Amino acid sequence: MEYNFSEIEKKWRQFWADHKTFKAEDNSSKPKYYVLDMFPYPSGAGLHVGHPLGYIASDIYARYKRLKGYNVLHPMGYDSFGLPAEQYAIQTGQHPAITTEQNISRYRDQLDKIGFSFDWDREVRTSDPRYYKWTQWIFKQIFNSWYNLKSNKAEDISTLIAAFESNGNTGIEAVTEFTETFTAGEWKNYSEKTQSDILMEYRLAYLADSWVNWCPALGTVLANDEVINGLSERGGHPVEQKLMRQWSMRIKAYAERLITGLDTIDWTDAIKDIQRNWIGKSRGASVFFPLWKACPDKNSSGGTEEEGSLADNKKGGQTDHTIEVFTTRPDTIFGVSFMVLAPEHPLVDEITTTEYKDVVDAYKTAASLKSERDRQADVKNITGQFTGAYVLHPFSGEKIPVWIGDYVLASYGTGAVMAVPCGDQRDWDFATHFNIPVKNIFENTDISEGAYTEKEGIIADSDFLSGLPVKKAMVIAIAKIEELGIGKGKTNYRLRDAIFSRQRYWGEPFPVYYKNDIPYLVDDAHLPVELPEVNKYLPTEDGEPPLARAGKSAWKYFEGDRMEYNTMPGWAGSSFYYLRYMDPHNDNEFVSKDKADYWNQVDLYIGGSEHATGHLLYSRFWCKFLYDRGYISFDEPFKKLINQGMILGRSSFVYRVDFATIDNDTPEKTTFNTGLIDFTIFVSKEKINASINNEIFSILKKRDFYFNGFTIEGFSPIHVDISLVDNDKLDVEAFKMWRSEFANAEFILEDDGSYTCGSEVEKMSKSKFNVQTPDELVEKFGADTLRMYEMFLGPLEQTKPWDTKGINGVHNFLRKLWRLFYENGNLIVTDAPASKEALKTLHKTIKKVEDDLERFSFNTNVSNLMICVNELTEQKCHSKEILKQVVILLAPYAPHTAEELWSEALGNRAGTVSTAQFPAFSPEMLVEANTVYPVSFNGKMRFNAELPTTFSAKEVEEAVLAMPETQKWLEGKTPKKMIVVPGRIVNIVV
RNA sequence: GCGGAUGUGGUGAAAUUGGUAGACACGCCAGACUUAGGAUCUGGUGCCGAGAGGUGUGCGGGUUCGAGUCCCUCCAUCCGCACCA
Repeated sequence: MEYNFSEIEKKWRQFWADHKTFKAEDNSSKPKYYVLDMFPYPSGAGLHVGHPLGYIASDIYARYKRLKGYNVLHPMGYDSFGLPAEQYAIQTGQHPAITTEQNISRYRDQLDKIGFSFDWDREVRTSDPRYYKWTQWIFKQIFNSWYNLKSNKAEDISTLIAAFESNGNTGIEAVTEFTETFTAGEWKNYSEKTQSDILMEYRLAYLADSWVNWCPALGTVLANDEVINGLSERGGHPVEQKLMRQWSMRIKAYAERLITGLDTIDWTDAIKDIQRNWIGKSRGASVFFPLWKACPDKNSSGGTEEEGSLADNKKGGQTDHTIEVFTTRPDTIFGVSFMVLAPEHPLVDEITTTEYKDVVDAYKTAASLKSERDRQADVKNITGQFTGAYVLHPFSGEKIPVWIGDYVLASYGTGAVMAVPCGDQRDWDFATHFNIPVKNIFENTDISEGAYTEKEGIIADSDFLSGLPVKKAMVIAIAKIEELGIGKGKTNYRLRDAIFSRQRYWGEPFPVYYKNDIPYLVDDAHLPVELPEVNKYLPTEDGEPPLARAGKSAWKYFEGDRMEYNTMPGWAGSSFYYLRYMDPHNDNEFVSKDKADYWNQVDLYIGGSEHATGHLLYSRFWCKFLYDRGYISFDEPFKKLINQGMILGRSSFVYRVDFATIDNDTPEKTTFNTGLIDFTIFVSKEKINASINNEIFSILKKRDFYFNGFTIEGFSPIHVDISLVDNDKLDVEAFKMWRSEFANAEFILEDDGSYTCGSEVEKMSKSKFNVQTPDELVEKFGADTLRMYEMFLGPLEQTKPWDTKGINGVHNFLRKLWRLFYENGNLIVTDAPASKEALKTLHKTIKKVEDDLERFSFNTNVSNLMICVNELTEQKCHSKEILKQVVILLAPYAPHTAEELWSEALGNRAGTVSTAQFPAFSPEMLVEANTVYPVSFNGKMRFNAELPTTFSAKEVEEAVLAMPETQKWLEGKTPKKMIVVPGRIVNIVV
């Protein structure tokens, strides 16, 4: 029998499907193991070779665990709500559900061809109403919860309402921005609307006016993790800040637990650090600075009034007439020489004096017109404006000028900073730029060229802090601040609440309706609230989201004055899918408690690191919430996480000749390509630096184009589809046909008549025409070769460029393996007992394969199998006893080939190798009579000495010293010292 | 600026606790075989050197009998965050 991989693979895929070989049992006496991949968004481009990398690794591990006797849950599904299907719908009118369905079936075809051992009976799709019913249901639970700081967990909102009814909100410690107090009596007398508004301040899913990242091009808000350098992650459109009424998730309530939880899970430090950084915990103090003037508006006499003393000002009231700042350096409080507020700070208008009103307004307007990107790009430009107002230093009583400046962010801390130019570079720059006097409070430091930003040294000139080291001064400053009641120690987080609404069509509708402007939840009995049909997928003319186009009758369920028009963000459905896989067909619960307890945490999760601050953080948040509310019994979803590296593509370029007109009046050049010359000229890469002007001129002449008033401007690289390029040589005719505008292009070729393309390693993308799909490789070499090759490429976590150069090596390995079983099509497996050598090879391999799998070293395992087959080939081993075990070792990597050999060559007709038992390693098989010792002199290895394994260190020493080679290397000298590590090495110091 | 990762032949890479650097593969060179196949087999292949030998894991230093591995300084590349007070 020949190694006919395409028939073998087809046959076994069918077998697995027919026999449901990989079905996971919810009840089993076996230990459980849950291996999960990040489910894909089914894009129109299909899978490229980068997608399966992680899937292959997890599949190998899942198959290995089955062989090791585990009950393995290894599911797959689709994150099928998302922007591209909606954009396509806007352009073509085709319903996103149809596009999505088509893309999913393409993905499924591609996935199937690679031979994954998924339990497809558990497939989920986030856009399926039977799935998003539970997304909506979880939203309801979050809406109906508040965060109790006393129990440090989320609790049902009814416990809060009960407390309000008996005691008002005094004594409540909750995560909220709400600062007013009310009594039980007041609560009961509030209108339903007021009660609803107050509860909204406590709910973990809430509606609020918040500054959001608004992307006009996409017509929707974006979460912080969807904005990169001020541009949208998808499409790269500009993003601006806008105040909008939006649904948010109070993820800040979990900030601390999201940090501490990281210590309980096995993720790389890189990802943990990204999350810690994103949450951005900083310790410090909030301090209240009293305003110098009570209220300038009420006192038009401006600066003529007497300066109040600190004590007098304090009497004026801490709430109305103070500005709160957050600082991580309370030890530097005596170095404060001015204060800066964010331009959007709510007190700015109130404190600005009449004299400065116009300039402050002008500054505010200028700041508000800047996009997020401009503001970030403008970092080096120092801008700011004095407001005319002063605060008083809470300790010294000194007058401190109040400025506004856009280096202070409204959304971080209190939106106000106490500026300490001697200890903070930004404050120093600001002070220097505006000539504000700088006070130095650090002993023996020079701040003439910049701030002293080290968190060490001795504080000077600072009243009760003078002479103290920085770290001690921090503690004492906070204590004193708290003692005087002018502030308190505080922990601040950079993490912001997550905006949860999107102005899109293709997402989960909210289970929410409005009546008299009060939001109400749709009853569980009416879930899911299904997406209504709309005539267009665009926002309405007055800027409402697309769902506002749906009339009352378009909704299968409608209540109140209107339904919620927003839909949920992409991360909603992906935040609990790992739980749904445990119980995917349950109509009564999102997952039954029994099944959630049984399958428990995901033991191994594999996916890209690009989800570090999005999906992985949100999933942890929801998991902790569901844990708090008692639906599951673990509060971290993913026990071990591996981030597979990205596979980059190799793009190819052709080089277009660009021309320019020369305008005699102005020296500027204008590039044109097709305007005056209706054909394009491409230059082969190797010719770019040669003198080719004559060649170009003769082409122009040939085409009857007379060249005057133009010059050759340069050469632009243009991406060309990699399927038209072989080994950097362009198929010129295919290229002309590829894009019609190049049909009559001209080419300047190499001397040998070929066209050489340039190349670059970049991310794979449709627009770069460098996408390598797995399909053609499966076709050419088979899925087993592809699987092994992707693993052989290098460590899983590493980013690596795709290159098919080595794929033959892996393919040849499988053929070589085949030849251990068949010679010229005849079965040559024997029942003869295995040789000692063969047993040694086998057991060496068992140990290595197992060890390497346990540490997820998939690449080295391919070599282990290669070495095994090389050795067995050399030994001419065709023993069934050995080969049977080898096939099991191979099965996770090359499952189709393994199945075929198992059933046909080894005669296990009825069974499948997928449920075989992983071979046991016997150390005694590796015991040798002799050990080879490398002998080194001064650490340099000189020769090998074969000595009996049973020799003690002393015996080894004596035997080595007696060897002629030793005498040669000693050159007559006496060894100073001899190190013998039994079984390993001998080193002689001369 | 802060945080993280990486740096080894012509190429992808290996070396798990400090113990023969370059396993395994690609490529290349030489040869064999042949019903010319992306076949198979044999030998070689870090660099310098005819050889003995020397030298070699980004640079420089240190610890050690012994360092790719541990420590210090620096350099380069990639990733994440960034007027975060």
